[in-house]
Amino acid sequence: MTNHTEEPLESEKKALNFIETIIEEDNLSGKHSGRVHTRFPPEPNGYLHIGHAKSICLNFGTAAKYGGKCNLRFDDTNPEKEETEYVDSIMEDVRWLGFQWDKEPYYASDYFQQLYDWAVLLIQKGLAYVDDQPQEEISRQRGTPTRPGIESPYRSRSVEENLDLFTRMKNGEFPNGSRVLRARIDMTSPNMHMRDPVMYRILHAEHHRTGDTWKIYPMYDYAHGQSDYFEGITHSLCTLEFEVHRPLYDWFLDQLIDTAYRPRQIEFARLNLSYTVMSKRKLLELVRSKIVNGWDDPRMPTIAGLRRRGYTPASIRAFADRIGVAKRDNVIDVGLLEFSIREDLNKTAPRVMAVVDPLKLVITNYPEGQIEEVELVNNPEEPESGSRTIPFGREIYIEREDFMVDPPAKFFRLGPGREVRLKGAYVVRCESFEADKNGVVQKVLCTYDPETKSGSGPKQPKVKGTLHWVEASTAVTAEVRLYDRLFMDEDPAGHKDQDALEFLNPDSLKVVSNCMAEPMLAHVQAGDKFQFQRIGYFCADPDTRPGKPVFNKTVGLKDAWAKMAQKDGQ
RNA sequence: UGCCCGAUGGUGUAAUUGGCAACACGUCUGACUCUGGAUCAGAAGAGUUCAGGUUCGACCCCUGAUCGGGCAACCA
Repeated sequence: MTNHTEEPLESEKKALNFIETIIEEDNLSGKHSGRVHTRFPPEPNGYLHIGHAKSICLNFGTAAKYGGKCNLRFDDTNPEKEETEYVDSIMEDVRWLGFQWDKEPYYASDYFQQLYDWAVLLIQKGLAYVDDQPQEEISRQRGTPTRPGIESPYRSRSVEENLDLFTRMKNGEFPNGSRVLRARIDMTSPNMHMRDPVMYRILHAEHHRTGDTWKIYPMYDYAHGQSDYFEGITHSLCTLEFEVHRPLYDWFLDQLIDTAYRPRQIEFARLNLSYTVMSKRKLLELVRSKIVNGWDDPRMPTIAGLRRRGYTPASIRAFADRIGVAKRDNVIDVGLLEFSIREDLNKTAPRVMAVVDPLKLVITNYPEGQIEEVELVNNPEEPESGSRTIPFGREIYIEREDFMVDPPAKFFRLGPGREVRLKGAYVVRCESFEADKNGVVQKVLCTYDPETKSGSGPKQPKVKGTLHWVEASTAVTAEVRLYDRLFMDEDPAGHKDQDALEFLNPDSLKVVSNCMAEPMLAHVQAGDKFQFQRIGYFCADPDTRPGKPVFNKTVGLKDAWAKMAQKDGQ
């Protein structure tokens, strides 16, 4: 089913979520003879986001856990909004997350004929009728949540007339919006969805798969449950807003089938992430208005965006696992997502030397023109990853924020008279510095002690700080794109009078073009992930060209000093 | 002024057919460290929205209230 079943030990110990509880009860009662078959049913009208990832992990993961299957089904009943581009991106994203659907992808549009035949059946049973009224009138007659609706004057048409009209609707004899087919249920139902819901509307539109063969298209409510039925779905998992649709989901099935097998709709709470918007509409708006650079902008909560940002499938699966599933509304701290990717990359990402904001440091007593190779471990978390050498010399770059002219006592880095270790190399002492007329430091002058060479040196003094650095003459210039949250408000879409866009973070993207990196980074491939020592995790962007690497900051390392400094500042 | 759903530390999720609340993230200590990362050790933090009821015993069952969310596309 999927390549990523949990460790048996762990999954056995873990408490069941409410869906698993239902499944186990079903298995006990023999309801589906132990069969578990789920489906992930996206509408191909946009890119998948982290909220969908939750649903994907839930549907595929649950099926896998019980040795079942999971279908990928495109819910493509609205030709006006759906496009092949989205179908392709959705398949790519699901695969990338590490899941494999049963057989070929399914499409609700594959069932158009059967759905049509069943609609005819409903008409014959007197359970559906053609309504000639305009949309506004139908809407008015529907009533309100607190007021019952009234019946359409067309509600009691003869079966023959309904059949004739419906056939002609199908044949394209009527213009868009002129008629609909409605289920004949109960206009006084306290559940709005049961007040003679629309089953079919006339749409003279080009469908991405069926072209122009259909002039009428089924509505979600009429298509979904039956699609589940056709595919043998046992547990149809969807989000909470469909809870009130469930009676309708069951009603259609009740009228149409009499088998013992019946799919069951189960609702769970969708994912909300702090400092993030999750609706497709809002995301589309960000793309269209060019606030971000496309669906895969690394600031987007889309799967494509997270991928480009440097997130791994495993980290997203771990995240989905950690947040759990329940029915209550929830807001997950984005910090948890960040924790998940740090956890993964800490174990797997090679450590490299790169200076994001370079400040020149000259070792005045180091021989001019001399370059030596120093050895560095590739990943201390993974000893088998070995080590490499990088050049060291008289002139190097250090991080600008690692030097202070007048540092406080707790600043364990460089300042006049202070000593610090250059990771993998020597201990240096700051003798002086040069600044321009504005007081901006241009150069730090140090002396080094040749006896303190990392590992081999006879003197290994304890120093409070260790800095990362890059040798100047061999450094590779890299572009680095630093990302911060797109929104400054915890719940940007949660304000009644203000649009989410009012909370945009003006500094969500900072491009730094003169970063200095160790030589090997000239040859990275898009998607390569690294830990820039002491800074954070970075991922080579597709914009990378030979010798001209471009990196996206995936997430920063935890920074105890920054936290301390921030606290003192407050 | 209707119907449906929900309510457990800061956040999220548990507590398996009622036995005085667990785990993860976060927070705070301390140890270790040639990444102020990681790791390790420890701590604080909820008495389960409220009020009744059933029971020897209630997060769990019942009643009522409060609060929060959803529902009036020819969207999904």
